[in-house]
Amino acid sequence: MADSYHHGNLRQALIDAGIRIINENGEESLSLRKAAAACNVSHAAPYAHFKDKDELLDAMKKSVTDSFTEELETAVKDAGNADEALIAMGRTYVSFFSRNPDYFMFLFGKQNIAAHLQMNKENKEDYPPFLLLRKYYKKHLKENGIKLSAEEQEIEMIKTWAIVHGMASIACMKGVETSFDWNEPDVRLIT
Amino acid sequence: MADSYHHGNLRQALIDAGIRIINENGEESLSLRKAAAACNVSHAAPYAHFKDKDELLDAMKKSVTDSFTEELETAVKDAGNADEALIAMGRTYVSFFSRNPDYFMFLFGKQNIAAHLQMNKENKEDYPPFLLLRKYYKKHLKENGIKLSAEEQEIEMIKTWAIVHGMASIACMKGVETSFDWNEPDVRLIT
DNA sequence: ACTCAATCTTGACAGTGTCAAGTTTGAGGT
DNA sequence: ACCTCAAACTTGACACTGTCAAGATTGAGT
Repeated sequence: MADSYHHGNLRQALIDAGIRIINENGEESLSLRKAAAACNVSHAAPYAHFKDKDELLDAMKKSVTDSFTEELETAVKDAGNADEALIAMGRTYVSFFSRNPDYFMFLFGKQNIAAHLQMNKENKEDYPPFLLLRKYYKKHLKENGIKLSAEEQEIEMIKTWAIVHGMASIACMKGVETSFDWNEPDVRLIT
Repeated sequence: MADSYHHGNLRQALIDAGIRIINENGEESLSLRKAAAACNVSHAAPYAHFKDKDELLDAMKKSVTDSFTEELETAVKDAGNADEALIAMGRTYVSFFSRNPDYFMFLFGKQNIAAHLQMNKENKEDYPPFLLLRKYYKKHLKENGIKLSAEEQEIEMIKTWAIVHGMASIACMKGVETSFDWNEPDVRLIT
């Protein structure tokens, strides 16, 4: 580095470096100091941008969640109707974490998940993937003329999420060889 | 401790101390040195019984899994038929981790899960909770006169597991207030 | 009583997160 | 052009971590 001091965009660089590190050697191997070194800055430099290691971790999680949400949205775009959209979402959900098992552990494997997901009903900014599910689930109800109470809707949605999330979880468990292929009619069972 | 050296049962004491620590302050706060100190033993003493910190962690996981399996077996004992048994298992599964959210993260939240679950088909000693599921799922098929191929059975079982595991996962996410109460007919949907 | 392997202690090492204090930088006001 | 000053970064320190090597203690078996 010719110019010490400045870097210009250290915050984002640390996030990217952090994600790269957990991608290559797992979450366990990530340290603030390594991330800092990867950006050619001193070991305490991150503290200008993050209060904590946890705060960097949260920013990384947000970044990964954004990628995840993007994939879900792409998958949903080509669907002809809500049912197809839901199926596509489920497939993408499991597929994403089958391809990136480290991300699953990273996103859901530590404490403080509730804060990350921001699932409180008061909180306007909900967990984006769940917002997507909610949107297409409601569409599915309308398209198929199904009437449910608000509570029933919430319960059914959570169940839908549970099976897909559980599938992803199990797919990740089994390691790399996760060609977990549920066929079409089975997926329909989700809704 | 009057007598230095010996302790007699340090291995188990470390496991218990470790579990107690993650129960009180979360997994993050567990260190070999603290566990050793809790047993009134020097910081390197654990290395007489465990090669690694990971090896202690694995022993702890096995211990927690044993408690978990016990609860499942108790729940299943009072069931009149296989269907009831499966429902009871699902309830207990979610309930156990709702009551002990730290255990969920501890058991499933880190890497190396495949090794811990021992889910390889070659491995005779399968993951005990899944063995239970397999047993009662087959009973359920027989009692209800349902015929499925071996593959179909496996897929359906994994799905059953997925929704329950996913429920537990989500219940843990939402924090402590997890009175996640699915009613009877909904649970039936699992099988 | 002697031996020896298992068990435990002591001391050291590199790596970690974090903080306090000092240094450099560039933007904005004069 | 100069000064100011807050933000960004460095340096140095601290307590804590996992791990290892070397030595001390023990009890069971000969």
